[in-house]
Amino acid sequence: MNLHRALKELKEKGHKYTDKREDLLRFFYEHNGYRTARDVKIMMEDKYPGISFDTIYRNLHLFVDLGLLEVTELEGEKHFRMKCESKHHHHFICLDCGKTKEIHTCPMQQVSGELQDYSVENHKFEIYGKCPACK
Amino acid sequence: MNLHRALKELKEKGHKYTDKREDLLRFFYEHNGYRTARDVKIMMEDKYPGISFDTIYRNLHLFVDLGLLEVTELEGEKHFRMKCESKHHHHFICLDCGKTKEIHTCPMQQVSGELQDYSVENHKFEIYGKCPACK
DNA sequence: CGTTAAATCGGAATCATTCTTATTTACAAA
DNA sequence: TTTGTAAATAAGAATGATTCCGATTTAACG
Repeated sequence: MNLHRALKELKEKGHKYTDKREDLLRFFYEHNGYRTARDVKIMMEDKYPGISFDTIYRNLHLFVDLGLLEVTELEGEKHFRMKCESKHHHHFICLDCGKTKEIHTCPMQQVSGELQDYSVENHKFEIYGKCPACK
Repeated sequence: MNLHRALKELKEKGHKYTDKREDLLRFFYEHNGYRTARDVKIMMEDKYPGISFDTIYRNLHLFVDLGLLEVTELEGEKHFRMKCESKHHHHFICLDCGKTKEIHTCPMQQVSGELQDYSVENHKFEIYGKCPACK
């Protein structure tokens, strides 16, 4: 998902363009990894002093609903990142900087046999550690 | 992990025996699945009116530290279950009742090649949906 | 029994997140 | 360009899970 396409999609779905939304999306576009609402707030406060958490969360969730961002829960806090372009995959997540690396192994094919009578709704496979830069 | 061994371990590590601790462990022993602190509180309030969340959380975390319970984060809330006996595996988790099914597929072997320069600390693979009873 | 550290209680505090109400703004239509 | 309207925002209160704190109680050991 690139910035231009994300903004276009926003408009097409009938949502308004605001500088805050562009900056928020750009923030994620420029960072290949997961960030929290708090991270976003700190980044935004320079340009928009007094921006409220409400605005940030509202937009983050809107963007998740529109498929522009992805969300995962990490240590009791929601973390967001730009939606990946490529086909289904999982992530290594650096616990220091939040940067991610795509993992192209998905265990769900092998698993299906074990869950005959179950209705599977979704799954989560994440690997945590330190990236080369933070190690 | 069975109840008797859990209580024995508690004692051996220098912790005190209390009825509350036994009941708490029994609760998990008798339920093959994840439960929240709130679930525990509701269960305990019959016998111990006025039991505090502090006591429950303190014990839950103590038990996790001792390896008697496992914990996972689900929809912004910590969920606990009796520590599994068997070797490394993952879980299907029913989003209705919290019951689990062991999944004996672990993708980490295939993944190692993708993470040469990374330091891997842990990983999470969980499958969510409805169990046959709740479906 | 008496001592003592551990456990508990009760309630305040914290942290992430959501809600409420009033105000402002983007943008479409006149 | 002006204006009407729904959407977006601000500010702060409210919520829900979890943790902390000070005072009190209790298990366990000698």
